Amino acid sequence: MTLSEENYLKSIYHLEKKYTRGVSTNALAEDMETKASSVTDMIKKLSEKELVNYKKYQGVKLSEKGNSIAVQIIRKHRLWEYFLVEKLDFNWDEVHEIAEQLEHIKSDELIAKLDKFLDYPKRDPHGDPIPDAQGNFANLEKKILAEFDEGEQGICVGVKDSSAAFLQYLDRNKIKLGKSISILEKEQFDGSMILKMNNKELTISKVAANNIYLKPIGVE
Amino acid sequence: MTLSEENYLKSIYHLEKKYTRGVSTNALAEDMETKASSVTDMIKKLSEKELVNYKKYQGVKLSEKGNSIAVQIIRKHRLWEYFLVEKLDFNWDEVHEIAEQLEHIKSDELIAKLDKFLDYPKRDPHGDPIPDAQGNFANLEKKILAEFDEGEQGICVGVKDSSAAFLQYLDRNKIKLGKSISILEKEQFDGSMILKMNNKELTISKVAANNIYLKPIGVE
DNA sequence: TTTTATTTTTAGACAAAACTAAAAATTTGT
DNA sequence: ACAAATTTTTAGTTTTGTCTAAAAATAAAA
Repeated sequence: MTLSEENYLKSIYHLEKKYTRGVSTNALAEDMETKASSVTDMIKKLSEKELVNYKKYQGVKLSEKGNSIAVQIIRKHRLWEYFLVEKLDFNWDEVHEIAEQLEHIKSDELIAKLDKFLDYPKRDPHGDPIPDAQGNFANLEKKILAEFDEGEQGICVGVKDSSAAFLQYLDRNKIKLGKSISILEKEQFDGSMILKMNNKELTISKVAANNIYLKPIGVE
Repeated sequence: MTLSEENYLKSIYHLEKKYTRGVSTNALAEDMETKASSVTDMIKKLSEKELVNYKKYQGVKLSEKGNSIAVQIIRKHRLWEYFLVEKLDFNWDEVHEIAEQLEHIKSDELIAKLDKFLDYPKRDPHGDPIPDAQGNFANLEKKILAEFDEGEQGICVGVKDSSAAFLQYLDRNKIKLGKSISILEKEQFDGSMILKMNNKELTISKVAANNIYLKPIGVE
């Protein structure tokens, strides 16, 4: 597995969620920031290795084998992200680039021990699930804050928008992973919400509420 | 800096300690497990980038710039080794290969935060000094256990031989980094030593004593 | 000091992964 | 259905880091 092959598998994995059918050469080229012709070349290579199923002009799909490799790379990526945020004190939006590098380190033992050290986390800092060593995702319920009703409660498990601007907004309002939040009021007019967190009241806009994930309390 | 360039710089750095003069093409080829002709090619490239000083048939030396890059790679390598042993619970002899990969991760912020997380360690698990962010090595005294005299004391800071066999020997005898050891007796006949560690007595052979580093107590 | 042996460098090729330009297949619009 | 537009593939280069084989320089030996 070269670095480039791994990145293609990962990209195909993510694009498959979006496009249902086979992933098109162009979509892949855009995601990989490369040219369609380069994609065709690589797809042929992956196809020979039986990591993807490919017929000319029909797009690609991951094979069983390709899928499980992709999942393992995602596992590594998300474990490292968790490490960077929880142990090294990075902010949520600073970790992606570094995790893109760390995910390619080759050592099963390393990942097993890292997982243990982190106490087997189930979600990364953005709220996405971390597959286990066998590639199984825990089925983790999570809902956009804006979809909660008055009186409900949840724990902050991630964000949708991970731009620096949004992150800074969260920091200013002391919204962090793991924080327990209850919905006091929902304003019909503009969709803004009054929350209770740390025993204080806090008002947030609908735009913000649409970018925060909570895990409904009592679940998991 | 490509991965390959970084590895060459590191190799040159280490070989310079051994050979005083410029590092020969063949020595480098052997260390890098490649052919002399490949080495010549790479040396030219590094020379154009002014990372090494090179004259045909005269071997190479690191330039100022090349040296400081090499030192930073070594810093990363040793910090990661420390992390693997101290936090992830790897054994001393299992970490080198993984650290060889991790040392190439590119992010100054990452290394700064890792250093802080580890509480600014001064030595890696083999007792080698970890340069600081400016590339300075603390001057750390360390002596081979076999050279200590009766009545002296020290703290275990590393090993010379890091083979699995030796490591297992150390484990069986509960000799670990950071352990305080006093020399009770030195046998003239065969150089074996009777030590006190954890309030227990322990006899070790000269061969073993020649492969353990202690920091004399009261220093640093 | 020549000859021999060793080391180092050049020259020419190759594989991986990318690119450009152009051809082929597919899809869309009328 | 057929021409136009788009997507995908092919063909031919390029770059990086390696290789082999052979030439050139240096070092060692007789």
